[in-house]
Amino acid sequence: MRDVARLAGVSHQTVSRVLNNHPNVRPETRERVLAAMRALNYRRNSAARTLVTRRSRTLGLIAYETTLFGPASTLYGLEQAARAAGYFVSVASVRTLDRESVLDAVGRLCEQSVEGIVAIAPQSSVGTALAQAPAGLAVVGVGGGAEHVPTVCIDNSSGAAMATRHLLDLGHTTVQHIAGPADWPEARDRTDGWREALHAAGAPVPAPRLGDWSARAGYEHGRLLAADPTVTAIFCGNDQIALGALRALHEAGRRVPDEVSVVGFDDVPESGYFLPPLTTVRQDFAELGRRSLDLLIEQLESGVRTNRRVSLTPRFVARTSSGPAPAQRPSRPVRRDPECVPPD
Amino acid sequence: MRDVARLAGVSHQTVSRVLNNHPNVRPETRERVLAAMRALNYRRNSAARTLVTRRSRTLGLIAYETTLFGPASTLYGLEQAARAAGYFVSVASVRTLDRESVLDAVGRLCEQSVEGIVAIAPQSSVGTALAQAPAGLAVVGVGGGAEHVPTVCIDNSSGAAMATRHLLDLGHTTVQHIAGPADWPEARDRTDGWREALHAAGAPVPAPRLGDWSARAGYEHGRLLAADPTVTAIFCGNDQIALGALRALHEAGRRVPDEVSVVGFDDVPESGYFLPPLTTVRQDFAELGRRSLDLLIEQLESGVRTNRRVSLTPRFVARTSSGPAPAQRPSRPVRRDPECVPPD
DNA sequence: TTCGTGAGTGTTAACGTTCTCATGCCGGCC
DNA sequence: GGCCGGCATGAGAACGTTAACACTCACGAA
Repeated sequence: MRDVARLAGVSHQTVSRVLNNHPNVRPETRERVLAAMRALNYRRNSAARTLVTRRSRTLGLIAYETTLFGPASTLYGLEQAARAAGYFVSVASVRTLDRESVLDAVGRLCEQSVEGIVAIAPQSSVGTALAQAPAGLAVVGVGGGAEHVPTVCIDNSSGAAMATRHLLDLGHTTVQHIAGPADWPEARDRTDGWREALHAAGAPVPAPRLGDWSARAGYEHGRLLAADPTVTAIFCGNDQIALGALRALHEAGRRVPDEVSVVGFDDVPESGYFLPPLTTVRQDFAELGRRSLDLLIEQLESGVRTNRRVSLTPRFVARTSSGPAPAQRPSRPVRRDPECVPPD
Repeated sequence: MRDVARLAGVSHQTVSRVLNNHPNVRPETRERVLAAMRALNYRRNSAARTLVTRRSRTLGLIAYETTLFGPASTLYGLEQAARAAGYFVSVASVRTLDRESVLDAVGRLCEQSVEGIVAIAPQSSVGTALAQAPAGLAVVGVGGGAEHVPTVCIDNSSGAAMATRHLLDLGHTTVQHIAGPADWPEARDRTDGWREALHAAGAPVPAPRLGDWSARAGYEHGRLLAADPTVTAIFCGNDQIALGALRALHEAGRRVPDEVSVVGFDDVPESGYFLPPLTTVRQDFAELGRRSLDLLIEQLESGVRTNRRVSLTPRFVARTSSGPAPAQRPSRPVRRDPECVPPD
């Protein structure tokens, strides 16, 4: 910067003013400074800037399971939004969500003097850990597990209810449920939504089947369900589970959707090409990332830690893995997603 | 830091020594300083540190398509490795890989004074853009597109050859190929491997079919291939394409693997649960991330820009979507992946 | 004229570290 | 007894930026 100032024949302060777009610089001077910067290939030193302004313009992301489509999309949405708002994003992955590793990640991010932290927080342990973050730090949780901090999440319960009602409307007397792991609030909320929809319709409520989020779990439970001839409809905690269930039903010789209907959750990009194309519930993960940034910036600018909870409504996507209950007419016609139905 | 020094009754310099584990501090003094740091909940200011040491301990990642399983896993592997080596990772996503947006991302990362950059670089434009990065900056590309910079990549060609040979060994007279987009070196390399394997076996080489990486592309091409009764084996550029192809074959009533064999590439976590479970080629994406860090650190420590090219050999995974050519015995028995074959 | 105002610029002092050099002390050696 | 060397510590100067304030004009109003 000193060199730039010298070359442009001004003081370093004027260079700084040009750098920060201060109005009180003569256009002619500004141009001279800019030329000098170009000539010297000058880049401002953000460390010095951070030191004196006490603003790093960096946000931290505590990332969990980012190899999955959902968290990966959230990360992407967050980064794009952060960039647009002039922030950088630094990532701290955690292998598990226990208090210790979350606090460790918070510590690492603090050491980088991030101004705020977004945590992908699908387990309740995260909320309590995050609540212990240093006082001055803005924090936002994404997902159901951030109980003591501002949060952005999908309304899992209503999404699950949509899926369940869809199946009931098709004439199924009840709906089985292969759920995600019990320590994930998202899984619990989906199970709740499913249960309430059954209740509301006066349908019997079978015991939900617990697993992890994997296709393997869907396959294992699917084999058991396939063996039960009374089962005609299955709501799966996510699309991977649904994929496993589809395979199990196929191997058991039970046709989907003629004999059994299957509905997933998430709408991963491939689900329109499952066999058959999967009826599911779409989450807008990227929007989740964008909204979490909004919430963070809101806190950053106001300086107070809000306790807002933003909830996004998912969208039901009907494809061909769900159909009328065997030997029964559907009570309502269903509009299918045109994109994944085979042409003509 | 001044407060810590005062509380411990030492100079700021001694605090700094404790912080950096200098040997020449009396254990008793060190303990007193540590106690003071705990009492004041002191965290060192990394901006000041960066300013004076000229080392940010931060690495930049230029991320492309990180919602896909591969890049997302690479990001994860890189972050874990970086943390272990004491580096932070800052992410700059790009929407497209043209020169301009890559250089923009490089600029953003430089502004943060990263010490090195890893770029997920599956298009050749990245290599040329990266070569223009400021001279002092260490750079590593991941994937086939980083031609003028040190690179870590999968040996796509040999992976494709494995898949093709597997099908030829099963007695298929030739193998069709649904390729990824032509401007991706990974797609080109896989096509090359496939072509060479056919050549080597003296098999006819059909025209490869170009698409993007999506299940939709696999479905569209799959419909055409399914209509051709002479087609008995298809090698797909990735697992999503294979998924689409499987659906098309199923809808056309062509049984897999009895009538047509299908092989994918990548081994995404779900591919073992496709219908039928997909024979594919596994890439170790996380290892890709780890290796790229190694290469970066190697440059950082030596101070010279190497031009090494690390190539990782993928692993062939046989499942049930591939089988002997119709009305023919396989020339070699195939060991299946036990995990995804139905028990008993 | 005289004063105030505001635009354009420069001067100086932070910010919180680490680095370099200086100091004092202790033990061992000639 | 004096000198040397190493250990433990401290003082002060960087690092590159921005904030606060001061200064000099030019201009218009009192």
